[in-house]
Amino acid sequence: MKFKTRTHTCGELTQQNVGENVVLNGWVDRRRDLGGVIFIWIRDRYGITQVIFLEEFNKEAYSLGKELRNEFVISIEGKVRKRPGDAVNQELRTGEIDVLVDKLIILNESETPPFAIKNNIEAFEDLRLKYRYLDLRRPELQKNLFLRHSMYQLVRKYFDENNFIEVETPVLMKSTPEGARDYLVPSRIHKGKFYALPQSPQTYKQLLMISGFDRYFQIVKCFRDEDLRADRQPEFTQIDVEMSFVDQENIFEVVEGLMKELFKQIWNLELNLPILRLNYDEAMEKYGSDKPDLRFDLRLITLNPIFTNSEFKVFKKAVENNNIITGINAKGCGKYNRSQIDALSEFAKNLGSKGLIWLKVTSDNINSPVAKYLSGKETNELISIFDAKEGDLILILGGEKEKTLQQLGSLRLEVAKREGLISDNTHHSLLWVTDFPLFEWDEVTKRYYAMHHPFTSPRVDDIKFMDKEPSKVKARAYDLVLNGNEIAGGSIRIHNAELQAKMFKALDISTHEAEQKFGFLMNAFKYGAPPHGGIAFGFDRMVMIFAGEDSIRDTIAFPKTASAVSLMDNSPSEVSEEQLKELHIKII
RNA sequence: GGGGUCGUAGUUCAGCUUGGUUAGAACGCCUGCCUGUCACGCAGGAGGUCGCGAGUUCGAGUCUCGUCGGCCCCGCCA
Repeated sequence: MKFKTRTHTCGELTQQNVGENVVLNGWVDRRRDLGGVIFIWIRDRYGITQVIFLEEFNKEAYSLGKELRNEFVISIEGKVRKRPGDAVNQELRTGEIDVLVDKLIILNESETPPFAIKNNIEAFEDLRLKYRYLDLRRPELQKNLFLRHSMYQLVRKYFDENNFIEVETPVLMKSTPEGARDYLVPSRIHKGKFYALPQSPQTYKQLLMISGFDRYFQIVKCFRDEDLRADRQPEFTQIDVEMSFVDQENIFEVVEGLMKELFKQIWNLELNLPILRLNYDEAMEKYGSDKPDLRFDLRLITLNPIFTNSEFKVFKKAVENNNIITGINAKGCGKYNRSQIDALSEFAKNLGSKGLIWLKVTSDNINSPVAKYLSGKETNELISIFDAKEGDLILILGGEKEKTLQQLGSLRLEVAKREGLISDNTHHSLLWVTDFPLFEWDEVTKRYYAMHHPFTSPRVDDIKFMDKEPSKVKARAYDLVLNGNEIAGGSIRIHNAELQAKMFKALDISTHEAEQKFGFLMNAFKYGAPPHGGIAFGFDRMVMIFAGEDSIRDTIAFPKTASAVSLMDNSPSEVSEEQLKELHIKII
């Protein structure tokens, strides 16, 4: 089909162009047929321009214009005219003008789309995902993908300017099932053997340090076969960074520079450096989370000292069992009625807590189901430690330390949500959480696991605890947290074969097993491995936050559903007998 | 693996508590009229496997059980 190349996009014509003959290409966004005159909005990625078909001006174009429907692809030729004064549309960048059409070519027709191509969409996400190519026509999603693109460019530019080299690492690699489940790829040539898709290029980037590349980064797809969430996809993009001859401070400096640049370029905000730091123990105790959202205060306070000699059985027992009693003061929530408080209790219960204790602070005392069990002294101390005023609501949980802190941490977020404590979206909270535990005890398998990964270096002073008291050992590991989301995590690595062996031993990984799984890395350590460390950013999650979205699916072109399915192309799907046979695979 | 929630017209929903007439609304779609609309307006019209399968019942969109799918959360995510 013959049509002229556009002279302008649909987002650029202004008063300056009045009188010009122009050609526009795009999609029909909306039509308003008044009889005798037809207004069409024509849309492309740059914007929307109103074009007009006038019966008395050009009968042929007008009758063809009658045929137009939403999402038809068209090319028009016509003259730019200034709109009458009262017909200017302030909402459109091109709202001062319209184009009187002299020639229309319908490049392609379209069926009525299953949902309206517009912002503030009403359709459910499953429908949108099935027709993702239509969903992606919506300006909202286009904006997100353009933002994502800008962020790629800023990241690449930043690391390039700071002397980092981008190196691609293999997508088909060895399966090392420490941590997340691997996606496996069967080998045709080697019967019964499998590649794995990388959960992260961790081992490769460490090998690149041993090779002497010194400063590496990569924007890279990673794969984890675990259950999904609003902020978790089975394949996702990571900004992977590794540096040699560094300690934690050097890595922080590089990352803080990047964040400053992103804040400036994306949000036009001046980020004050250095970024606030909290160690893991503090973060847990004060906020009940290893990724606290500090856009609002609402701190947890440990109450054990108040209740050391309590008559109240629940508290007495908690203190005796070495459990924690922790609480928050939900300012002004004393107004909550019974059902609102029940909802909070239910929320805590669903997290696994035994029971939420609440106390409404009244003008002269407290109103609570447990009031009668508390001594006057305890009540007064509570009110004083929380600086509680009339109309406040104190919420308390007791139980096993780590879990209880986490539960109250979730409750803290819930209260913030209900009370609208995060309303100012120009105020962001960025912080480092440092000194994570090196190990994590697993109740089911009764052994320690690496909280981060087995190449994470312990704090030098803590190495002595590795044999006898592993739970005491802190790691040289850190997370970067933005508005309550973990956006990056990293560590200083072990670069010494002896310490690495000690680590494997603590993790109950035998020499043979370590050799089997990580022999290539261990071997490399023998040939002059420099001290090194790094960090990896969850890029999709960062784009999500910078875009102000609640789901990373809105920042990924073709995402999968919560059950890891692509509704558009129906993957995963069955394959033919021949394919399976070639791969030596039998479905059971 | 577990919990919650949703599934009715192309779309978003109401109807379900308390089973009973022809399953409604808005938007969208189709036809006609309309020369300054921009959520165009006006008149008319079409459009339903009430996710699927059993069961209870004289009768099921509505009650029960199962199942499938979406979303959120817990577990999981070195």
